[in-house]
Amino acid sequence: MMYMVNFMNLVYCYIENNTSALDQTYIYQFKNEPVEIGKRVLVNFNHRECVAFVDGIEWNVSRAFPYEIKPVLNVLDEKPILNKEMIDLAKWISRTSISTVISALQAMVPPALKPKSNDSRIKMEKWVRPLANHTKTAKQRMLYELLAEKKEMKRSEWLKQSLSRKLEELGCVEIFEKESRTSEKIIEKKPCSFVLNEEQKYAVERILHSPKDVIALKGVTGSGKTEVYLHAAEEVLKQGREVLILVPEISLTPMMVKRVQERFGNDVAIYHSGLSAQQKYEQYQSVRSQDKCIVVGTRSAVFMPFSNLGLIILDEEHDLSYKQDQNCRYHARDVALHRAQTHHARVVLASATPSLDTMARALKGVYELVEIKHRVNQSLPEVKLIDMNEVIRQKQSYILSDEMLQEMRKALDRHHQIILLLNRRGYQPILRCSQCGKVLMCPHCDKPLVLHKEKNTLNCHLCGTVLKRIYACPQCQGKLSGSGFGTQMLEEKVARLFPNARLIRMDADTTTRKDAHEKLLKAFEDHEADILLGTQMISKGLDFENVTLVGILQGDAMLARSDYRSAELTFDLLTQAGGRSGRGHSDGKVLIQVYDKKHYAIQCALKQDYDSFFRHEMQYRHLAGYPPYTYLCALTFISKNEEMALDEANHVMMLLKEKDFKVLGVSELLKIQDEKRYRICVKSKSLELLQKEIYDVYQHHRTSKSRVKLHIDMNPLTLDD
DNA sequence: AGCACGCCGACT
DNA sequence: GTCGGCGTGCTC
Repeated sequence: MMYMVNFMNLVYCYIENNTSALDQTYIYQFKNEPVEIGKRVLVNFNHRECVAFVDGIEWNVSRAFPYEIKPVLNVLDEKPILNKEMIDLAKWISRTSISTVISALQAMVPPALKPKSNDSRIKMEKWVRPLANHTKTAKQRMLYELLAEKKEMKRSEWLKQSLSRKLEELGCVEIFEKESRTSEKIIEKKPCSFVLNEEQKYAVERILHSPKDVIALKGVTGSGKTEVYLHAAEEVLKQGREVLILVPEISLTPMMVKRVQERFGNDVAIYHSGLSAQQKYEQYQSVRSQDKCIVVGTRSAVFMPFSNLGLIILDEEHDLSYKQDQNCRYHARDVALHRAQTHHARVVLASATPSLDTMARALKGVYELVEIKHRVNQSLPEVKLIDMNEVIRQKQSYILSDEMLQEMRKALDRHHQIILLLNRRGYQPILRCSQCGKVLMCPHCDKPLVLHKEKNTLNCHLCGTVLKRIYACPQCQGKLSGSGFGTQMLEEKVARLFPNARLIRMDADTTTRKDAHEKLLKAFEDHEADILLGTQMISKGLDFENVTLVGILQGDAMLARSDYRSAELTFDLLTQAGGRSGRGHSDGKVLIQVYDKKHYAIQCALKQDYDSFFRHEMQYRHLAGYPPYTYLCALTFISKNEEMALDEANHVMMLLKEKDFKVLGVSELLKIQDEKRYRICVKSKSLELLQKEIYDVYQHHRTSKSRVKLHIDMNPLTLDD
């Protein structure tokens, strides 16, 4: 059966349904509707109404199709919401990170414009403007002229004038709707009073004038990198170009926001996950309308609608949160580099502990390497290891060693503050039956249940299952005994040992509410607590004047993971945390409790010696054939049917081996939510080749009828999940 | 992903 | 006889 189209316009669009099977354009027809590329349209798709994104238009077509061409029902946007640069960027992301085009588009658009969130529609407010002068009295005319002079007024303001209602009745004014904008307070710009030292001056000069477009800025914590950013930004803004500053997690760096706002006042837009949909939308529009020319934001801010971007700065460039780990797995660093190319903008990749990829490229000469070696005001804190094997031999506590306790007591006596870092939440991570020796597991996953004492529950940290606490082994009724400890037990222990110290615990369980993050940090900053204890989330970007002791418990726990990056992650964590101590006046101290004190990641962190760690780690990566010497791609096959998942993994592995790729696997992963998972990992020297071939695998899989789910992670940051 | 269509069991 | 279970297939 053929279907004829006569003298109609065709639109090619992506359906807003993030499924790989639907990752293609679908054709609809329209006549006079104002359809444009970059707008969204409403269409009938498979018996229901769907929002679709317009990617292409063909005018005045007469042709036969093997299927019916349905009409466009409605055009949803007055103006295109994405321009050509952004649409091309979405396709580039889809190709290079192997995700659906629609998921890339969704990642770029502020949430208020996404179809699912119809609850968070854009707020409108009423305005008035002059229409015709039908005034009858002098007082009425005066009011009309006032409005004519202002051109338009918010209706709420207008109605405060006497006679305004009368003028509306007389048909003198027109009431219309406008997108509402929260009025912001005026922030005074402070002229720069900060004098840069020689190292900082050199860094600014290279950022602005290096023949290379990308600068790897390696500066120890506390070396005044922010001041370098601000100076470089100022120059770029003077040229009439825009600046983007990306930070790992804004709620953890209020300092950065504060300093940029102090310098650039109301030219600054802020964009992070803590904003409401409406706030995000307003910030987005203010950049599009070129009201704001400098943006400070987290990962998704890399998609702000700039028109003439001159400089992108990635602060803490090595941070894992720059890579999205769901849906569309893009890396903000890659997107930043790509956008910089289209805008002919410069990029600064800044960190105290650059990622091996960035450092390797800098040393190869692809990027220019600029180093800041000196802390501005203070010296580095004293870092000391505590050997827990020795501690246990001496029958001290396996949670907090005597030396740690002593230092804590000293700091508290001097009214200084303490940060304790333990990267494990809950009370006890493992419960074992004292009779049969079995570990209590999640019923849906291959993962031990974690005891949470606060609500007396057993939680699975993989799938989120929460069960009521039990005390006896479900198989043999033997008594359950716990081992190990998490933040909850640490909190209990510290509270018992230091009954007068005020405590704040920060982990995923105490920060579920919105703004809980900021509130807890603010409280600690205001010295409402003496000790801050928590997981990873307290290790980054914190800047507390009064903290003189940082204690890291189980500092080498990460090394036990079977991941090729575990040494790098351990080194980063310990080095970054070390930089948190002694930022103010007093000398800082960092104590790290470890079992494996000889490991190079720990030894190098102890000496704050990045270069030596880099050489060591690069050697290992070279021998094992891991990044940055190769590119990786992880393919995970997921199904409740074990056999089907394994078969498919084996099949794809054979295909890729025939194409001369090195393929690791098939490795069996933990079960999550009753679904079995198998993984293969592909290595290649050429990123382009890898992307192309994996994209083919993806295209083949998505058009096949396979029931097995396939997750593809290009350049995975970790292989152990 | 959803939604329709289709082919089987256990109900008024 | 029909209501509804979820396996399979398709979506311009």
